[in-house]
Amino acid sequence: MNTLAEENYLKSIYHLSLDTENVSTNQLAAFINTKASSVTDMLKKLAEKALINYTPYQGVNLTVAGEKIAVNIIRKHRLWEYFLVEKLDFKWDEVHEMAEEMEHISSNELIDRLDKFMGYPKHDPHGDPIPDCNGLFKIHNLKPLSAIAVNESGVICGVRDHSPAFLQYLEKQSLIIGKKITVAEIIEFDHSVVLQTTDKEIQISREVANNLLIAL
Amino acid sequence: MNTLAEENYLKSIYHLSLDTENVSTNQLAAFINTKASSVTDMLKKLAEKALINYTPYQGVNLTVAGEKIAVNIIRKHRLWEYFLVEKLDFKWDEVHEMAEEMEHISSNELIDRLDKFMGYPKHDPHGDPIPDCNGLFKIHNLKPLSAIAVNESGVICGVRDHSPAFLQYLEKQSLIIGKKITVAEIIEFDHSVVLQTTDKEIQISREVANNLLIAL
DNA sequence: GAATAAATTTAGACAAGGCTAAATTTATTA
DNA sequence: TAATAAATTTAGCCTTGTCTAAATTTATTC
Repeated sequence: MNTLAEENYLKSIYHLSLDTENVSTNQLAAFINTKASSVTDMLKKLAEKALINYTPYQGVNLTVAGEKIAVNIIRKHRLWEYFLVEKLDFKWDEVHEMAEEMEHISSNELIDRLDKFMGYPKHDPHGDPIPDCNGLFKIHNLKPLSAIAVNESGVICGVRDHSPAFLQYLEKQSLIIGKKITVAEIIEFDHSVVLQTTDKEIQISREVANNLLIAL
Repeated sequence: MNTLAEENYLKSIYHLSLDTENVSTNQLAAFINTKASSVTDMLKKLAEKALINYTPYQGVNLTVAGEKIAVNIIRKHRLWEYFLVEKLDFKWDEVHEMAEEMEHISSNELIDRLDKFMGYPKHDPHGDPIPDCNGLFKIHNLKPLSAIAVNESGVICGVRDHSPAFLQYLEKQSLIIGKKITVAEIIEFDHSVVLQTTDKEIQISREVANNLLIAL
Protein backbone atom coordinates (compact mmCIF):
# COMPACT_ATOMS: atom_id res chain seq x y z
CA MET A 1 0.00 0.00 0.00
CA ASN A 2 0.89 3.67 -0.32
CA THR A 3 1.42 6.20 2.40
CA LEU A 4 -1.01 9.00 3.10
CA ALA A 5 1.43 11.49 1.58
CA GLU A 6 1.78 9.43 -1.60
CA GLU A 7 -1.98 9.19 -1.96
CA ASN A 8 -2.35 12.93 -1.60
CA TYR A 9 0.28 13.58 -4.24
CA LEU A 10 -1.40 11.20 -6.69
CA LYS A 11 -4.78 12.79 -6.08
CA SER A 12 -3.33 16.27 -6.55
CA ILE A 13 -1.56 15.33 -9.77
CA TYR A 14 -4.84 13.90 -11.03
CA HIS A 15 -6.77 17.09 -10.28
CA LEU A 16 -4.14 19.34 -11.82
CA SER A 17 -3.91 17.09 -14.89
CA LEU A 18 -7.49 18.01 -15.78
CA ASP A 19 -6.27 21.47 -16.78
CA THR A 20 -2.74 20.85 -18.02
CA GLU A 21 -1.20 17.87 -19.76
CA ASN A 22 2.00 17.84 -17.72
CA VAL A 23 1.91 19.05 -14.13
CA SER A 24 4.90 21.15 -13.06
CA THR A 25 6.75 20.90 -9.77
CA ASN A 26 5.81 24.42 -8.76
CA GLN A 27 2.15 23.87 -9.58
CA LEU A 28 2.12 20.86 -7.33
CA ALA A 29 4.00 22.63 -4.58
CA ALA A 30 1.46 25.46 -4.59
CA PHE A 31 -1.48 23.04 -4.67
CA ILE A 32 -0.22 20.81 -1.88
CA ASN A 33 1.07 23.78 0.09
CA THR A 34 4.62 22.58 0.36
CA LYS A 35 8.02 23.39 -1.13
CA ALA A 36 9.22 22.55 -4.62
CA SER A 37 12.12 20.58 -3.20
CA SER A 38 9.77 18.38 -1.20
CA VAL A 39 7.76 17.77 -4.34
CA THR A 40 10.86 16.73 -6.25
CA ASP A 41 11.68 14.17 -3.56
CA MET A 42 8.22 12.68 -3.70
CA LEU A 43 8.14 12.65 -7.50
CA LYS A 44 11.26 10.52 -7.52
CA LYS A 45 9.64 8.12 -5.13
CA LEU A 46 6.42 7.88 -7.13
CA ALA A 47 8.35 7.46 -10.37
CA GLU A 48 10.33 4.67 -8.71
CA LYS A 49 7.02 2.97 -7.96
CA ALA A 50 5.91 3.47 -11.57
CA LEU A 51 2.89 5.55 -10.53
CA ILE A 52 3.94 8.64 -12.49
CA ASN A 53 5.94 9.47 -15.60
CA TYR A 54 8.59 11.90 -14.48
CA THR A 55 11.37 13.55 -16.45
CA PRO A 56 13.42 16.07 -14.44
CA TYR A 57 12.48 19.67 -15.30
CA GLN A 58 9.63 18.46 -17.53
CA GLY A 59 6.83 17.90 -15.05
CA VAL A 60 4.77 14.77 -14.46
CA ASN A 61 1.68 12.85 -15.43
CA LEU A 62 0.10 9.72 -14.01
CA THR A 63 0.71 6.22 -15.32
CA VAL A 64 -2.30 3.94 -15.69
CA ALA A 65 -1.49 2.43 -12.30
CA GLY A 66 -1.19 5.87 -10.72
CA GLU A 67 -4.43 7.09 -12.20
CA LYS A 68 -6.25 4.03 -10.94
CA ILE A 69 -5.15 4.80 -7.40
CA ALA A 70 -6.03 8.49 -7.77
CA VAL A 71 -9.51 7.76 -9.09
CA ASN A 72 -10.13 5.30 -6.27
CA ILE A 73 -9.25 7.95 -3.70
CA ILE A 74 -11.57 10.41 -5.42
CA ARG A 75 -14.32 7.77 -5.42
CA LYS A 76 -13.89 7.36 -1.68
CA HIS A 77 -13.83 11.10 -1.09
CA ARG A 78 -17.03 11.72 -3.00
CA LEU A 79 -18.91 8.77 -1.51
CA TRP A 80 -18.04 9.87 2.00
CA GLU A 81 -19.15 13.41 1.18
CA TYR A 82 -22.44 12.03 -0.06
CA PHE A 83 -22.79 9.99 3.12
CA LEU A 84 -22.07 12.96 5.35
CA VAL A 85 -24.65 15.16 3.62
CA GLU A 86 -27.37 12.61 2.89
CA LYS A 87 -27.17 10.43 6.00
CA LEU A 88 -25.67 12.65 8.67
CA ASP A 89 -27.28 15.91 7.56
CA PHE A 90 -24.13 17.94 7.16
CA LYS A 91 -24.27 20.91 4.81
CA TRP A 92 -22.36 20.86 1.54
CA ASP A 93 -19.83 23.39 2.80
CA GLU A 94 -18.97 21.34 5.91
CA VAL A 95 -17.87 18.02 4.50
CA HIS A 96 -14.68 18.56 2.54
CA GLU A 97 -12.20 18.42 5.41
CA MET A 98 -13.76 15.33 6.93
CA ALA A 99 -13.79 13.56 3.58
CA GLU A 100 -10.10 14.43 3.16
CA GLU A 101 -9.44 12.16 6.11
CA MET A 102 -11.98 9.49 5.28
CA GLU A 103 -10.78 9.01 1.71
CA HIS A 104 -7.70 7.27 3.13
CA ILE A 105 -9.61 4.48 4.88
CA SER A 106 -8.11 1.59 2.98
CA SER A 107 -10.82 -1.06 2.59
CA ASN A 108 -12.38 -1.21 -0.87
CA GLU A 109 -14.95 -3.69 0.38
CA LEU A 110 -16.05 -1.01 2.83
CA ILE A 111 -16.43 1.65 0.18
CA ASP A 112 -18.29 -0.69 -2.16
CA ARG A 113 -20.75 -1.52 0.60
CA LEU A 114 -21.13 2.14 1.45
CA ASP A 115 -21.86 2.78 -2.22
CA LYS A 116 -24.56 0.09 -2.18
CA PHE A 117 -25.98 1.34 1.14
CA MET A 118 -26.57 4.74 -0.42
CA GLY A 119 -28.01 3.38 -3.65
CA TYR A 120 -25.04 3.96 -5.94
CA PRO A 121 -25.21 7.76 -6.16
CA LYS A 122 -23.82 9.27 -9.36
CA HIS A 123 -22.82 12.68 -8.01
CA ASP A 124 -21.49 14.07 -4.76
CA PRO A 125 -23.09 17.06 -2.99
CA HIS A 126 -21.08 19.48 -5.14
CA GLY A 127 -22.19 17.88 -8.39
CA ASP A 128 -18.90 16.07 -9.02
CA PRO A 129 -19.33 12.63 -10.59
CA ILE A 130 -18.63 9.59 -8.37
CA PRO A 131 -16.53 6.89 -10.07
CA ASP A 132 -18.07 3.42 -9.85
CA CYS A 133 -16.25 0.44 -8.35
CA ASN A 134 -14.34 0.00 -11.62
CA GLY A 135 -13.22 3.60 -11.64
CA LEU A 136 -15.58 4.56 -14.46
CA PHE A 137 -17.52 7.81 -14.56
CA LYS A 138 -18.83 10.26 -17.09
CA ILE A 139 -17.08 13.57 -17.34
CA HIS A 140 -19.84 16.07 -17.90
CA ASN A 141 -19.41 18.61 -20.61
CA LEU A 142 -19.99 21.54 -18.30
CA LYS A 143 -19.23 25.17 -19.04
CA PRO A 144 -18.40 27.86 -16.52
CA LEU A 145 -21.32 30.25 -16.21
CA SER A 146 -18.96 33.01 -17.34
CA ALA A 147 -18.84 31.39 -20.77
CA ILE A 148 -22.60 31.41 -21.30
CA ALA A 149 -24.08 34.01 -23.64
CA VAL A 150 -26.88 36.40 -22.84
CA ASN A 151 -30.36 34.86 -23.06
CA GLU A 152 -29.00 31.31 -22.87
CA SER A 153 -30.30 28.99 -20.16
CA GLY A 154 -28.82 26.10 -18.26
CA VAL A 155 -28.75 24.15 -15.00
CA ILE A 156 -26.20 24.49 -12.22
CA CYS A 157 -24.45 21.12 -12.12
CA GLY A 158 -21.19 21.75 -10.36
CA VAL A 159 -18.72 24.14 -8.75
CA ARG A 160 -15.05 24.68 -9.36
CA ASP A 161 -14.22 26.17 -5.99
CA HIS A 162 -15.08 23.94 -3.03
CA SER A 163 -14.23 26.36 -0.26
CA PRO A 164 -16.79 26.77 2.53
CA ALA A 165 -16.88 30.54 1.91
CA PHE A 166 -17.90 30.11 -1.72
CA LEU A 167 -20.41 27.33 -1.01
CA GLN A 168 -22.01 29.32 1.80
CA TYR A 169 -22.39 32.30 -0.52
CA LEU A 170 -24.08 30.14 -3.16
CA GLU A 171 -26.38 28.62 -0.57
CA LYS A 172 -27.45 32.07 0.58
CA GLN A 173 -28.23 33.06 -3.01
CA SER A 174 -30.07 29.79 -3.60
CA LEU A 175 -27.60 29.01 -6.34
CA ILE A 176 -27.62 25.28 -5.63
CA ILE A 177 -27.08 22.14 -7.68
CA GLY A 178 -30.02 21.56 -10.00
CA LYS A 179 -31.12 25.20 -10.14
CA LYS A 180 -32.21 26.41 -13.56
CA ILE A 181 -30.80 29.80 -14.58
CA THR A 182 -30.90 32.13 -17.55
CA VAL A 183 -28.26 34.74 -18.28
CA ALA A 184 -30.23 37.98 -18.47
CA GLU A 185 -27.37 40.40 -18.93
CA ILE A 186 -23.59 40.68 -18.81
CA ILE A 187 -22.38 44.01 -17.44
CA GLU A 188 -19.81 45.41 -19.81
CA PHE A 189 -17.75 47.22 -17.22
CA ASP A 190 -16.68 44.29 -14.98
CA HIS A 191 -18.31 41.29 -16.66
CA SER A 192 -20.71 40.78 -13.78
CA VAL A 193 -23.56 38.48 -14.73
CA VAL A 194 -27.24 39.11 -14.11
CA LEU A 195 -29.15 35.85 -13.71
CA GLN A 196 -32.83 35.12 -13.96
CA THR A 197 -33.75 32.15 -11.76
CA THR A 198 -37.13 30.61 -11.09
CA ASP A 199 -37.77 32.85 -8.10
CA LYS A 200 -35.71 35.99 -8.57
CA GLU A 201 -33.06 37.99 -10.38
CA ILE A 202 -29.51 37.84 -9.01
CA GLN A 203 -26.34 39.65 -9.96
CA ILE A 204 -23.06 37.81 -9.44
CA SER A 205 -19.44 38.77 -10.08
CA ARG A 206 -17.37 37.36 -12.93
CA GLU A 207 -15.34 35.52 -10.29
CA VAL A 208 -18.42 33.71 -9.03
CA ALA A 209 -19.66 33.04 -12.58
CA ASN A 210 -16.32 31.53 -13.40
CA ASN A 211 -16.66 29.01 -10.59
CA LEU A 212 -20.18 27.85 -11.37
CA LEU A 213 -20.49 24.96 -13.82
CA ILE A 214 -23.52 24.82 -16.09
CA ALA A 215 -25.12 22.17 -18.27
CA LEU A 216 -26.95 23.67 -21.23
CA MET B 1 -3.97 17.26 18.13
CA ASN B 2 -2.12 14.02 18.67
CA THR B 3 -0.46 11.80 16.14
CA LEU B 4 -1.85 8.45 15.15
CA ALA B 5 0.94 6.74 17.09
CA GLU B 6 0.18 8.74 20.23
CA GLU B 7 -3.50 7.87 20.01
CA ASN B 8 -2.70 4.19 19.69
CA TYR B 9 -0.44 4.28 22.73
CA LEU B 10 -3.09 6.02 24.83
CA LYS B 11 -5.73 3.53 23.73
CA SER B 12 -3.43 0.61 24.51
CA ILE B 13 -2.54 1.96 27.93
CA TYR B 14 -6.24 2.34 28.64
CA HIS B 15 -7.01 -1.26 27.70
CA LEU B 16 -4.10 -2.68 29.67
CA SER B 17 -5.02 -0.52 32.67
CA LEU B 18 -8.26 -2.46 33.02
CA ASP B 19 -6.26 -5.43 34.30
CA THR B 20 -3.30 -3.85 36.04
CA GLU B 21 -3.00 -0.59 37.93
CA ASN B 22 0.33 0.42 36.38
CA VAL B 23 1.15 -0.69 32.88
CA SER B 24 4.74 -1.82 32.32
CA THR B 25 6.93 -0.96 29.35
CA ASN B 26 7.21 -4.60 28.30
CA GLN B 27 3.47 -5.14 28.53
CA LEU B 28 2.92 -2.21 26.22
CA ALA B 29 5.63 -3.31 23.84
CA ALA B 30 4.06 -6.75 23.52
CA PHE B 31 0.57 -5.29 23.10
CA ILE B 32 1.54 -2.72 20.47
CA ASN B 33 3.91 -5.16 18.81
CA THR B 34 6.96 -2.98 19.06
CA LYS B 35 10.19 -2.82 21.08
CA ALA B 36 10.55 -1.74 24.69
CA SER B 37 12.96 1.00 23.67
CA SER B 38 10.41 2.49 21.29
CA VAL B 39 7.85 2.43 24.07
CA THR B 40 10.16 4.28 26.41
CA ASP B 41 10.62 7.03 23.82
CA MET B 42 6.89 7.45 23.38
CA LEU B 43 6.21 7.37 27.11
CA LYS B 44 8.54 10.30 27.58
CA LYS B 45 6.69 12.18 24.89
CA LEU B 46 3.27 11.44 26.36
CA ALA B 47 4.46 12.34 29.87
CA GLU B 48 5.78 15.61 28.45
CA LYS B 49 2.26 16.29 27.16
CA ALA B 50 0.80 15.42 30.57
CA LEU B 51 -1.29 12.59 29.13
CA ILE B 52 0.30 9.89 31.30
CA ASN B 53 1.96 9.61 34.69
CA TYR B 54 5.33 8.07 34.07
CA THR B 55 8.14 7.26 36.47
CA PRO B 56 11.12 5.48 34.88
CA TYR B 57 11.12 1.76 35.66
CA GLN B 58 7.74 2.05 37.41
CA GLY B 59 5.32 1.81 34.52
CA VAL B 60 2.56 4.23 33.55
CA ASN B 61 -1.07 5.16 33.96
CA LEU B 62 -3.25 7.70 32.23
CA THR B 63 -3.89 11.19 33.54
CA VAL B 64 -7.46 12.49 33.40
CA ALA B 65 -6.61 14.25 30.12
CA GLY B 66 -5.09 11.09 28.69
CA GLU B 67 -8.02 8.94 29.71
CA LYS B 68 -10.43 11.37 28.08
CA ILE B 69 -8.63 11.02 24.78
CA ALA B 70 -8.44 7.24 25.10
CA VAL B 71 -12.14 6.89 25.85
CA ASN B 72 -13.00 9.12 22.91
CA ILE B 73 -11.01 6.89 20.57
CA ILE B 74 -12.75 3.83 21.97
CA ARG B 75 -16.10 5.56 21.49
CA LYS B 76 -15.25 6.15 17.85
CA HIS B 77 -14.00 2.61 17.35
CA ARG B 78 -17.13 1.04 18.75
CA LEU B 79 -19.55 3.35 16.93
CA TRP B 80 -17.85 2.64 13.62
CA GLU B 81 -17.98 -1.09 14.34
CA TYR B 82 -21.67 -0.77 15.03
CA PHE B 83 -22.13 1.14 11.79
CA LEU B 84 -20.24 -1.43 9.77
CA VAL B 85 -22.29 -4.31 11.13
CA GLU B 86 -25.73 -2.71 11.37
CA LYS B 87 -25.69 -0.50 8.28
CA LEU B 88 -23.20 -2.11 5.92
CA ASP B 89 -23.94 -5.73 6.84
CA PHE B 90 -20.43 -6.75 7.77
CA LYS B 91 -20.05 -9.67 10.14
CA TRP B 92 -18.75 -9.16 13.66
CA ASP B 93 -15.45 -10.80 12.86
CA GLU B 94 -14.76 -8.51 9.87
CA VAL B 95 -14.92 -5.05 11.37
CA HIS B 96 -12.07 -4.68 13.81
CA GLU B 97 -9.32 -3.76 11.35
CA MET B 98 -11.47 -1.22 9.54
CA ALA B 99 -12.53 0.39 12.80
CA GLU B 100 -8.87 0.61 13.81
CA GLU B 101 -8.45 3.05 10.94
CA MET B 102 -11.75 4.84 11.31
CA GLU B 103 -11.31 5.56 15.01
CA HIS B 104 -8.70 8.17 14.05
CA ILE B 105 -11.05 10.33 11.97
CA SER B 106 -10.78 13.48 14.02
CA SER B 107 -14.15 15.21 13.90
CA ASN B 108 -16.20 14.81 17.08
CA GLU B 109 -19.18 16.45 15.38
CA LEU B 110 -19.05 13.62 12.86
CA ILE B 111 -19.03 10.91 15.47
CA ASP B 112 -21.83 12.55 17.44
CA ARG B 113 -23.98 12.68 14.32
CA LEU B 114 -23.14 9.08 13.50
CA ASP B 115 -24.20 8.17 17.04
CA LYS B 116 -27.52 9.96 16.51
CA PHE B 117 -27.98 8.42 13.05
CA MET B 118 -27.78 4.96 14.58
CA GLY B 119 -30.06 5.75 17.51
CA TYR B 120 -27.42 6.03 20.25
CA PRO B 121 -26.51 2.35 20.53
CA LYS B 122 -25.24 1.23 23.93
CA HIS B 123 -23.09 -1.71 22.82
CA ASP B 124 -20.92 -2.57 19.85
CA PRO B 125 -21.27 -5.84 17.92
CA HIS B 126 -19.00 -7.63 20.41
CA GLY B 127 -21.01 -6.52 23.42
CA ASP B 128 -18.56 -3.83 24.51
CA PRO B 129 -20.21 -0.70 25.92
CA ILE B 130 -20.11 2.47 23.76
CA PRO B 131 -19.17 5.62 25.72
CA ASP B 132 -21.61 8.50 25.17
CA CYS B 133 -20.52 11.93 23.89
CA ASN B 134 -19.37 12.81 27.41
CA GLY B 135 -17.25 9.70 27.69
CA LEU B 136 -19.62 8.03 30.13
CA PHE B 137 -20.53 4.35 30.00
CA LYS B 138 -21.45 1.53 32.35
CA ILE B 139 -18.84 -1.11 32.93
CA HIS B 140 -20.81 -4.33 33.13
CA ASN B 141 -20.05 -6.69 35.90
CA LEU B 142 -19.38 -9.60 33.60
CA LYS B 143 -17.69 -12.87 34.52
CA PRO B 144 -15.73 -15.12 32.22
CA LEU B 145 -17.71 -18.26 31.52
CA SER B 146 -14.84 -20.22 33.03
CA ALA B 147 -15.75 -18.74 36.42
CA ILE B 148 -19.35 -19.89 36.37
CA ALA B 149 -20.34 -22.87 38.50
CA VAL B 150 -22.14 -25.97 37.32
CA ASN B 151 -25.92 -25.52 36.95
CA GLU B 152 -25.67 -21.75 36.91
CA SER B 153 -27.17 -19.85 33.98
CA GLY B 154 -26.33 -16.59 32.27
CA VAL B 155 -26.35 -14.62 29.04
CA ILE B 156 -23.40 -14.10 26.70
CA CYS B 157 -22.75 -10.36 26.81
CA GLY B 158 -19.19 -9.95 25.58
CA VAL B 159 -15.92 -11.45 24.43
CA ARG B 160 -12.40 -10.90 25.62
CA ASP B 161 -10.67 -11.98 22.44
CA HIS B 162 -11.69 -10.03 19.33
CA SER B 163 -9.73 -12.03 16.78
CA PRO B 164 -11.58 -13.12 13.63
CA ALA B 165 -10.64 -16.75 14.31
CA PHE B 166 -12.29 -16.74 17.74
CA LEU B 167 -15.36 -14.80 16.58
CA GLN B 168 -15.86 -17.09 13.61
CA TYR B 169 -15.69 -20.12 15.90
CA LEU B 170 -18.32 -18.62 18.20
CA GLU B 171 -20.55 -17.78 15.25
CA LYS B 172 -20.34 -21.35 14.02
CA GLN B 173 -21.34 -22.64 17.46
CA SER B 174 -24.15 -20.07 17.68
CA LEU B 175 -22.48 -18.67 20.76
CA ILE B 176 -23.48 -15.09 19.98
CA ILE B 177 -24.23 -11.99 22.04
CA GLY B 178 -27.55 -12.37 23.85
CA LYS B 179 -27.52 -16.17 23.89
CA LYS B 180 -28.71 -17.75 27.12
CA ILE B 181 -26.54 -20.59 28.40
CA THR B 182 -26.38 -22.94 31.36
CA VAL B 183 -23.22 -24.65 32.56
CA ALA B 184 -24.14 -28.35 32.50
CA GLU B 185 -20.80 -29.83 33.46
CA ILE B 186 -17.15 -28.95 33.93
CA ILE B 187 -14.80 -31.70 32.82
CA GLU B 188 -12.31 -32.36 35.61
CA PHE B 189 -9.41 -33.39 33.39
CA ASP B 190 -8.96 -30.22 31.29
CA HIS B 191 -11.65 -27.88 32.63
CA SER B 192 -13.62 -28.05 29.40
CA VAL B 193 -17.14 -26.73 29.85
CA VAL B 194 -20.32 -28.41 28.67
CA LEU B 195 -23.02 -25.84 27.91
CA GLN B 196 -26.74 -26.26 27.58
CA THR B 197 -28.16 -23.66 25.20
CA THR B 198 -31.70 -23.16 23.98
CA ASP B 199 -31.16 -25.41 20.98
CA LYS B 200 -28.35 -27.81 21.83
CA GLU B 201 -25.54 -28.96 24.06
CA ILE B 202 -22.03 -27.73 23.26
CA GLN B 203 -18.66 -28.54 24.74
CA ILE B 204 -16.03 -25.79 24.70
CA SER B 205 -12.44 -25.65 25.93
CA ARG B 206 -11.36 -23.78 29.03
CA GLU B 207 -9.60 -21.36 26.70
CA VAL B 208 -12.83 -20.50 24.95
CA ALA B 209 -14.75 -20.33 28.22
CA ASN B 210 -12.19 -17.93 29.55
CA ASN B 211 -12.83 -15.54 26.67
CA LEU B 212 -16.61 -15.50 26.85
CA LEU B 213 -18.13 -12.90 29.17
CA ILE B 214 -21.38 -13.73 30.94
CA ALA B 215 -24.03 -11.73 32.80
CA LEU B 216 -25.74 -13.79 35.45
C1' DG C 1 22.89 34.66 -28.80
C1' DA C 2 24.51 36.16 -24.42
C1' DA C 3 22.53 37.66 -20.00
C1' DT C 4 19.18 37.58 -16.69
C1' DA C 5 15.09 35.50 -14.60
C1' DA C 6 12.32 31.70 -13.36
C1' DA C 7 11.80 26.97 -12.38
C1' DT C 8 13.70 22.90 -10.72
C1' DT C 9 16.87 19.87 -8.52
C1' DT C 10 20.59 18.72 -5.19
C1' DA C 11 22.74 18.93 -0.67
C1' DG C 12 22.39 18.92 3.97
C1' DA C 13 19.37 19.19 8.24
C1' DC C 14 15.49 18.14 11.18
C1' DA C 15 11.43 15.78 13.68
C1' DA C 16 8.71 11.60 14.30
C1' DG C 17 8.81 6.96 15.16
C1' DG C 18 11.08 2.85 15.00
C1' DC C 19 15.20 -0.60 15.67
C1' DT C 20 19.59 -2.93 17.73
C1' DA C 21 23.00 -3.22 21.10
C1' DA C 22 24.82 -1.71 25.35
C1' DA C 23 24.19 0.12 29.94
C1' DT C 24 21.54 0.50 33.97
C1' DT C 25 18.06 -0.52 37.39
C1' DT C 26 15.03 -3.65 39.78
C1' DA C 27 13.77 -8.31 41.08
C1' DT C 28 14.93 -12.84 42.39
C1' DT C 29 17.42 -16.48 44.27
C1' DA C 30 21.01 -19.08 46.38
C1' DT D 1 23.32 -10.23 50.95
C1' DA D 2 25.83 -11.11 46.90
C1' DA D 3 25.04 -12.83 42.35
C1' DT D 4 22.30 -13.57 38.57
C1' DA D 5 18.22 -12.71 35.82
C1' DA D 6 14.71 -9.81 34.04
C1' DA D 7 13.03 -5.40 32.87
C1' DT D 8 13.92 -0.93 31.41
C1' DT D 9 16.40 2.91 29.63
C1' DT D 10 20.12 5.09 26.87
C1' DA D 11 22.89 5.63 22.78
C1' DG D 12 23.26 5.64 18.18
C1' DC D 13 21.36 4.68 13.72
C1' DC D 14 17.56 4.31 9.99
C1' DT D 15 13.41 5.81 7.15
C1' DT D 16 9.79 9.06 5.81
C1' DG D 17 8.59 13.43 4.69
C1' DT D 18 9.65 17.93 5.31
C1' DC D 19 12.61 22.36 5.05
C1' DT D 20 16.36 26.03 3.61
C1' DA D 21 20.09 27.30 0.85
C1' DA D 22 22.89 26.49 -3.03
C1' DA D 23 23.51 24.73 -7.62
C1' DT D 24 21.72 23.73 -12.03
C1' DT D 25 18.65 23.82 -15.96
C1' DT D 26 15.24 26.01 -18.85
C1' DA D 27 12.93 30.21 -20.42
C1' DT D 28 12.95 34.92 -21.64
C1' DT D 29 14.61 39.21 -23.11
C1' DC D 30 17.51 42.74 -24.90
